[in-house]
Amino acid sequence: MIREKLDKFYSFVFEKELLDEIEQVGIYKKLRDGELLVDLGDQMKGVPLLLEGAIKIVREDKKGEEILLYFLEKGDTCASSFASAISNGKCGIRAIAEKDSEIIFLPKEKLDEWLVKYKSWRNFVIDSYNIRLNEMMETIDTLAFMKMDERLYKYLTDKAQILRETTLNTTHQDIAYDMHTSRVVISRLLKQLENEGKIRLYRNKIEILEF
Amino acid sequence: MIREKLDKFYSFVFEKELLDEIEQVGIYKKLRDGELLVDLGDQMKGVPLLLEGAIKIVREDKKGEEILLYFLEKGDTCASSFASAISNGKCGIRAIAEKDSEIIFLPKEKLDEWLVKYKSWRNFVIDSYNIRLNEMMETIDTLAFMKMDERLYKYLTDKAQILRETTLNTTHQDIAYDMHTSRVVISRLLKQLENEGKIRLYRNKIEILEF
DNA sequence: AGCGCTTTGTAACAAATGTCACATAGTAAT
DNA sequence: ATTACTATGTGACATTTGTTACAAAGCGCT
Repeated sequence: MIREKLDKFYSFVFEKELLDEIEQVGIYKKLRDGELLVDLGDQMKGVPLLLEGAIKIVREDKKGEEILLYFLEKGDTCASSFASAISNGKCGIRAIAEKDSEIIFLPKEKLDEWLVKYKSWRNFVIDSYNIRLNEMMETIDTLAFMKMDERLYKYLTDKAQILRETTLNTTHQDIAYDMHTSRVVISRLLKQLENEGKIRLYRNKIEILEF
Repeated sequence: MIREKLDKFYSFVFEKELLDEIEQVGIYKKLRDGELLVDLGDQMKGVPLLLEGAIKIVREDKKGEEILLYFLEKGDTCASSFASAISNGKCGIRAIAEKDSEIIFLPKEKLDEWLVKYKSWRNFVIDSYNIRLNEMMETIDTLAFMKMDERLYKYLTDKAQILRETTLNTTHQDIAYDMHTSRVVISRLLKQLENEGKIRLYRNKIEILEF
């Protein structure tokens, strides 16, 4: 069962021997929608491989203000926790399940060992870091170059793609938290997007009409 | 001479054997202030280790708009080019010397080989990625949570620290490019900082009075 | 000193975003 | 149906940031 999912997403990524090892030492865990996987300042004892679902990665500053960094999908891992695990440092982010998800938790003792043993693991780790760096750059582009209305539309379509749904169950306030702005601003711009025919608004629900 | 500098910054980081190898295959290069080291879309044939000086890493979008990501100092390497080198992908950033600098260029063929052979190399690579991820998160914090005046002051003090100078030789226009805003805005806020007694303004020069 | 060029200062205005206050609508529970 | 609560809509206004236009200052050159 676990092996099936492991094979499904990782058999083209990892050697058979590595998959065997992962099956042996990995700890399978189910996450429910909204569940907290990693919190700010946590000291990771390993890294999570995402088998199923979606995870939201959020940054928070001292004052408790939040901003969404990016989403993880199946096949992804959290590079930031890799860092934290291997160097015994603290994790600078918060990870929250965006829907019911399944992960395999890999204990940190193996992480370095596998770097030596498996070329596929080396590639995976490097790739993960690269994907994350690029994701961060995209976030920076978004913040630096785009106006709120564009950012909002990108947020909606990105989220819909990650969740594989054209209708998002969310409130204006939640979006405002993710984008680090106020509810009123979001309501205003959503209404604008609705008038442009790109979305349709309901209570607790936003339908995306145009991608 | 090269070996001296290599030893100076890296002898506590790398094993002697690795230092020997780096000395053998590494290509030493001097960069002059303002020289372009990596451009957008470059396909890296290796990674640079910074021996001396400071390098500015900049992001550019399609429209040619720029924003500063962070600075590299001696002892740093460019994680983004590591990515690009090992995966044969393109580099999403631009790297420009902020002052006269010296680097050693490591050919990409060795990068993976060393991951297997040297634990210190593995640590270095992982650390570099982590430092860079954290740097990016700080940039995101800055963009998401800070107002222009705070960002500007942070920019000035950060740059002064990197260059180890309390007086920056720069124009308002250059700052505006780095921060992706207009010259008028920068002039306005600089004047404000001067009135608050934090800096003093001259032509082509800004003295920082308070850190 | 006079000229040409770059840099800086500033006023006036425009646009984007944030804030406050309050009305209205939807939903669940009784 | 009434009540209580949450979510959304919207006007009015404040603040921040961006834009335009132009003046003034600094500096090198002759």
